[in-house]
Amino acid sequence: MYELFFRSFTDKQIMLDPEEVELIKNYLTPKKLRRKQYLLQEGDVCKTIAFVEKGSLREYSIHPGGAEHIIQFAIEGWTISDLFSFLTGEPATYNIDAIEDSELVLINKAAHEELLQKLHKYETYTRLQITGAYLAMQKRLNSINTLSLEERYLDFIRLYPNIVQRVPQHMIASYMGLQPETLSRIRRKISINK
Amino acid sequence: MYELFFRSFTDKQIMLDPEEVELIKNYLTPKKLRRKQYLLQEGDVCKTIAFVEKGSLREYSIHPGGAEHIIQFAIEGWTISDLFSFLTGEPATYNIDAIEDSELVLINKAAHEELLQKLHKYETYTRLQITGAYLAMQKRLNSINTLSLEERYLDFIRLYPNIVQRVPQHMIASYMGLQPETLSRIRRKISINK
DNA sequence: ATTTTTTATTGATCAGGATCAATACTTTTT
DNA sequence: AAAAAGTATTGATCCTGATCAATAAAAAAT
Repeated sequence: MYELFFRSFTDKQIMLDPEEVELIKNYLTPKKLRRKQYLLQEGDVCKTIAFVEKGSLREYSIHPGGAEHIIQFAIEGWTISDLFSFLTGEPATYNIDAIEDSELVLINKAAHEELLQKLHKYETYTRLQITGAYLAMQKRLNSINTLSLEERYLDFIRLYPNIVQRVPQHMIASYMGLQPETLSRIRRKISINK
Repeated sequence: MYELFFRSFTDKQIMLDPEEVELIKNYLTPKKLRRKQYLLQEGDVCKTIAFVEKGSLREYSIHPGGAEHIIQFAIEGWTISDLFSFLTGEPATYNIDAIEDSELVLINKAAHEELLQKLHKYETYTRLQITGAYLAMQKRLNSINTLSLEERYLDFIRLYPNIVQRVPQHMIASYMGLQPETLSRIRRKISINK
């Protein structure tokens, strides 16, 4: 249990002793989500950070008018949360729901804070985690500014081939800030050029 | 000396003993930059994280064709670096230069790593720092997806009134991913509606 | 002081992506 | 098995922001 979660420590060169693994396990809660089920709804306070052991989720905001804008996907090995709401206790501005049936590992705020205090390695883990997320987002922002839509889509499928396979196309359009029709046309153009 | 830098610890509720302040000071290097002078050029390895005590800088990428895209500004109290290059040692993909004459506090990589090791509070500081940067960028990305250009500009001047005052308008356009002409027209529209 | 560089505005035209609409196809649900 | 919901494609038209061009004004450099 929690295999991928603990592997994500090793991946960051953080080696945990068996006792440390046991300590952390006391703070974790497993959770299963059915497809389309919410983990978080806008307006509620985000109580947990979720690590994905299996399945896929999306985090999105809803614009007045009803349009959805996906800010992040998460598949196996990724972490998802409305971090601002989690840290401040303010109502969430994002929704999170499952795209596929999913299995999560949850850490609530009290657990997070205690682990930060008790276990230096957990703070290092958290720091590296957020640093990676920051760098990925910076790259994304830079792509938006500098690349054509076609290049951005090719970049996306190169970076996240697993997401492309498992997530409906209109959600990828939403992630890229496009209408589904536009992404469809970009794909057509790419397939012709091959 | 280093006033704002140490104040940024206090602001994050990290209280340093006098000895800790002295310890950290040993790892810092002051640096002055003239307007338009580079702190970092694309292709070089980013050797430092820079904290701005005075002045203003910008970080930007150059698109084939010569167009510049500003990814970040930094004024007093902010930190700027090509973090990916700094952490990995790979050549920088961004340029950083001074918009105004500036005074910086530099931390090089060896210093950064030693401080992370020696001083738990420094790791906490770093974690909070990057978390704040992540949240700000997430908000920016969400604005790009959900707001009109007019709303985004109004948001910008609300969030960063100091930057608007001190930085040329075409750089703000670049930061927003717009042509200078377009931002000029948005401003005209806003001034008429008042 | 005056030349040069940088910055901001406005106009005309163009192009890329949005919007509206229709259809076909696939997957879920019952 | 049938109905419903969700998904993807294509066409026609519109609109926003880019591009090209000219000018004016301000700030820096000499």
